[in-house]
Amino acid sequence: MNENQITGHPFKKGAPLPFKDKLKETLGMTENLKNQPRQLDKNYDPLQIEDKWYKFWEDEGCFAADPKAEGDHFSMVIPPPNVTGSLHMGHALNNLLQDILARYHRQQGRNVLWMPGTDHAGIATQNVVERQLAAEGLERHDIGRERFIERVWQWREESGGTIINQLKRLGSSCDWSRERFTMDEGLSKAVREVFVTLYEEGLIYQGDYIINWCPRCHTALSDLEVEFEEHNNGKLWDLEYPLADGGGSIIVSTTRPETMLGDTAVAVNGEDERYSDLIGKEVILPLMNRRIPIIADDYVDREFGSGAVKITPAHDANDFEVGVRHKLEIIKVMDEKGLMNENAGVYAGLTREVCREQVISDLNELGLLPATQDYQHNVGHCYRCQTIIEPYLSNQWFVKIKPLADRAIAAVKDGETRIIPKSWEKTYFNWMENIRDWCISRQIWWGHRIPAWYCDACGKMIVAREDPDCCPECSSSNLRQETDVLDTWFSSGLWPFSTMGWPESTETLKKYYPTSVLVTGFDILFFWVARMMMMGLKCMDEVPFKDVYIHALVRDEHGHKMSKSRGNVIDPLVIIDQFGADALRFTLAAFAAQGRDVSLSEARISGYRNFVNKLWNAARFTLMNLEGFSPDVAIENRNFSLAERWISHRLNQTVGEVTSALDEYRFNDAASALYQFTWHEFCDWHLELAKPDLFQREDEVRRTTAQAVLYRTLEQIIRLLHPIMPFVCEEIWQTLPRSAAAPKSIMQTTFPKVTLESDDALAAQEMAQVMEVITAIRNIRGEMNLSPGQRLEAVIKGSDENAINALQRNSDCIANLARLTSLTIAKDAQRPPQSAAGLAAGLEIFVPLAGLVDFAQEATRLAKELKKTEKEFAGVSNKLNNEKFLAKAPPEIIEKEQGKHQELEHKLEKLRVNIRTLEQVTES
RNA sequence: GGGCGGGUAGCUCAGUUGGGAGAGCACCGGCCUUACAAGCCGGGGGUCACAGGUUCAAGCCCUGUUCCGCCUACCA
Repeated sequence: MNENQITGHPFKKGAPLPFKDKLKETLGMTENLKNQPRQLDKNYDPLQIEDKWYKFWEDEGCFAADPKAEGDHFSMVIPPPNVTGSLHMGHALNNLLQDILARYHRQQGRNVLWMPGTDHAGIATQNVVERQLAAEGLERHDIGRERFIERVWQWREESGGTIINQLKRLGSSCDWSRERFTMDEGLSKAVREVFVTLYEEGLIYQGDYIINWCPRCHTALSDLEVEFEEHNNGKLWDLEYPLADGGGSIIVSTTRPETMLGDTAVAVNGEDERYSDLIGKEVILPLMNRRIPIIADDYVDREFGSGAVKITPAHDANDFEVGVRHKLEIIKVMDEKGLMNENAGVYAGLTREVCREQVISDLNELGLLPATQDYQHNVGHCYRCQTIIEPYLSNQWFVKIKPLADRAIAAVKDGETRIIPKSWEKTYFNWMENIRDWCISRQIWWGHRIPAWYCDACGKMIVAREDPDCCPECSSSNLRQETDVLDTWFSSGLWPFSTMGWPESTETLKKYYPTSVLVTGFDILFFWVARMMMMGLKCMDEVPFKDVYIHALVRDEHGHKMSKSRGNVIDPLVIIDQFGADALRFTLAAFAAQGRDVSLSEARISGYRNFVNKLWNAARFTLMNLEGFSPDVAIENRNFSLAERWISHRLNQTVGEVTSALDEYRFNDAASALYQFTWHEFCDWHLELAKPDLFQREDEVRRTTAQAVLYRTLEQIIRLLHPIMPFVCEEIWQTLPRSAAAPKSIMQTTFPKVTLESDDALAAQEMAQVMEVITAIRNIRGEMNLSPGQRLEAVIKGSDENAINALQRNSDCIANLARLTSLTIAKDAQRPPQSAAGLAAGLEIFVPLAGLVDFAQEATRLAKELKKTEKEFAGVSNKLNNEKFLAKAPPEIIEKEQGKHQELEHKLEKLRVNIRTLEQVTES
C-alpha cells in the first residue's frame, strides 16, 4: 500500500521502518486497541473528513441565524465576491477571518448571523459574457439588450455558484439559506427605492460633465475606477498657434496633441505680463483653421512651459471648467469608441493613437512644432480592462456626495464606527473630506437600470418607484426608459441592509442591523466601506457596522504581490487539496498581524500542516490511553500531580490570551498562543510527564486522574482551536468520548472561560524549576554527544531548601524525562569524581561521565558557559554601580537587578570551581 | 506634490503604556524514545537601517538622514 497515493501528498516520506510496527505488535499494543472506543489513523488526512463535516454542519443547521433567538447577537455581512470570480488568497484570508469570528462568537453563546452572497459586478461580468459572444463571432448589439441579459443570467446560473462552493471548501460558516445576489428582486427594489429617494431630495442629478470614459468598455467610470500609472515614455509637445492678426504666434504645450482639433481657446494667466497685450486677441488654430480667442484664467500656471495653455473643453476636466467660466464653445472631436469624429475634419475615423501621429507630423510639416521633450506623466487606465481612459464630455447621472460624506465622517469621529487598525482612519477622513460627486451611470447592459423615463411627446423626465404607464404631464404612453444602468457599487453600498430585507422592516433587520463588524481589505475602503457608511446612515439613520476591521494583502514569500504575470500565485484550492483547509487557515491566521501584509509560501503552509498533524497525534495518543475512562466522572476532589496543576494553570492562561486576542482582532496572537501551548507545553511536556501515570496499573486513581486531565486539556484545546481549524477539531472531538449531555458538534460547545480556581502560580513556579533541571541535564547530554539511549546518573546539591524539596517531590519526573538511572538530590550531596556540571534553579547538577566522554569537551562546554555568564554579570554590575540608576529607577527594578546580580555571582563561582575541579581530574 | 506604513537572526516576521532581544522556517550536532521522522533532544546565529537627542535606562519616545513599499492628486 502506498500512502502517498492515498493522501495525494507529493512529498517524500522517510523510508518505512517496518520493525517499528512489529515492535508495537510484540508489545501488545494492537491487542490493547481492541478495548478502546475509537482510534485515529497515524497521519491526518484532511481529504477524508473535510467534506463530511461541512455537510454535517449544514445539515444540522449549525450556520443558521435565528432572529427570534434570545441573547447577544453578532452579525457580519460578507464582502460579496464577484459572481464571475473564483477564490484567490485574498478571498481566503478575508473569509477566514470572518469565519474565525463567526465560530468564536457562536461558541461565546452569541446569536450569530453571517450573511453571504455575491455581487453582480456589472462591467466585469458583462466583459465575460461579451468574450463568450466574441468566440461565437457575435457582439452584444447583434443579439440585443434583452437576449444579452438573458445570456448573462444563464451564465450566472451555470458558474455563479463556483465561488460559493469554494468558500465552503475553506470552511466558511455563512448562513447559506440567506444567500443574496445584488441583482435579486429584493435587492433591486432597495436600489430603486434609494435612487428615487435621493433623486427626490435633490441628491441625485443628471447633467453634462467631463467623466472618465473607457472607449473599450464603452461606458463612464467613477473617479475611483480609474487607475493611474506612470508613463515614462510620454512626450510633451510644444505647438505654435499663429495670431490671427499676423503679429506673431503663441506657444502651448500638451501631452495630448490630438485634442488640439477640439481647442476652442488658448488661456494665459491674467497676471502674466508676457501675454497681457494678447488677451482678447485671437489665434488661428492650425490644421482646423479656426479662429479661437486668447483668454485669461487663474487656472494657468505661469511657471509651467510657455505659460499658455490650449483649452479643449470637451476632452479635459480642467479645460471644461475653464470653458464654463468663459462660455467657450465645446467641440467633441472623438466618439464613444475613441475614434475621431466628423468634427476632426480630415482626421475623422482615425483612432486616438493614429490621429496623434498624424497631427504631429502635419504640424511638423507646417513648421508649427518648435519643440518636443520626453515627459513622465500619469495616465489613467480602466480598472477592468486597462484601456487608457478618455476624459469625455457626456450626459451622466451623479450623486451629490458632500452631505452624505459629512455624516459618514462624523460617525467615525464620534466613535459610532471604529476603524481597526486605527491608522486607516486618517486615510478614510482624507478621502471623505476631499470627495467629489459620484458618477453612477454606466452605459452597459448588465446592472440595475436607472428608473427614469423620458416622454417622447412632451420631453418630460419621470423618476419613479413603479414603472409608469403614461406621462403624468401629457398622458402620452410614448415613454422610453433610460438605458443606463447603475454603478455596481451603488447596490453594494446598500448591502448591509438590503440583504436583510430593507426597505421592508424585517425581524432580521431589527435584530442584526447595525452589524457588529465588517471585515475587509483596504483596497475597497473607498469603493465599498465609505459608500456603505454613507448609504447606511442615509437610509437606516444608523451606521452599518460598529467596527471595520481592515486586513492586509496576501503576498508571496518575498513580499511581492501575487500576480499571474509574475507566476507567483498560490491557489487556495490547490493548497486545500494538498495540505487541507485547516493548514491553510492556521497559516493565514498565524501571519495575519494587524497592519501588515501576509507573506505566504507553500513551505510555510506545510509547516503549519505539521502542526495539524501534531495535534492529531496528541489526540491519537490520548485516545490510546483512555481505556476505561468516562468523561462524566468528576475528578475535582482528586490529588493532582504537579504536571497536572501546571498544565491546567497554563491552559487557563492560554484561554485568557486567546480570548483577548480574538476580542481585539489579533488573530496572529491567538494562533501563536495556541501553537505554543499545544505543541511546546501540552505535547512536549505534559504528555511526556503523564506517560508514567497512564502506563502504570498499580494506582487506579492516579491513572484515571491522569486520563481525566489529559482528556480535559485536549478537549479544551480543540474547542479553542475550533474557530481557526474547524475540520480537524471536529473530527477529533467526534472521536473522543463525550458525555451524554454534549451537543452534536464542537461548533455548539462553549468557548473555554478563564477560571480563578485554575490559577496556580505555585505550580507554575515549581514546574519551572523542574523543567530547568531537566533541560540542564539534557544540555549536558546534548553537548557531550551522548545518545538518548545512554542512561545517566545525576546528583543535585544546593543550599536552597525549597528548591531541593520541590525537586525531591518530582524526582521521578526528572529521572524519567532526563533519562536517568538514578538521581540523588540532597543539600549536602557529594560531587562525584569525573562528572560534568551544570547549574539550574540555583542548584548544582553533576552528571558522572567517567569513561563516557572526553573531558576536554566538557572543559570547552564550561568555558563557553563561563564566558556567557561573565558577560551577563558585567552588564548587571554596571547597572548597579551606576548611582543615578540606584537613585532614579523604581525600587522593584533595582531589586530585580540585585537578585539577578546575586544569582549570577553564585553561578560564576560554581562554574569556576567546576572548571578547576575538571582541570585537576584531567591532570591526574 | 501630499499622506501612510516599513527597515529587528540566513529568510518571513512578532515585540501592547521604555526596565533581562523572540517565533516559525532554514542551519549545525545527536536520536526509532510504548502519539507523531509531517517527529524528539540539544545548539549556533542579531551594532534592532544610519546619525543625533531625551532618560538612571531606548528596538520602543523626539529630531534629522537614507532606502523600500503602498495610497492619493486636475499642473497642460
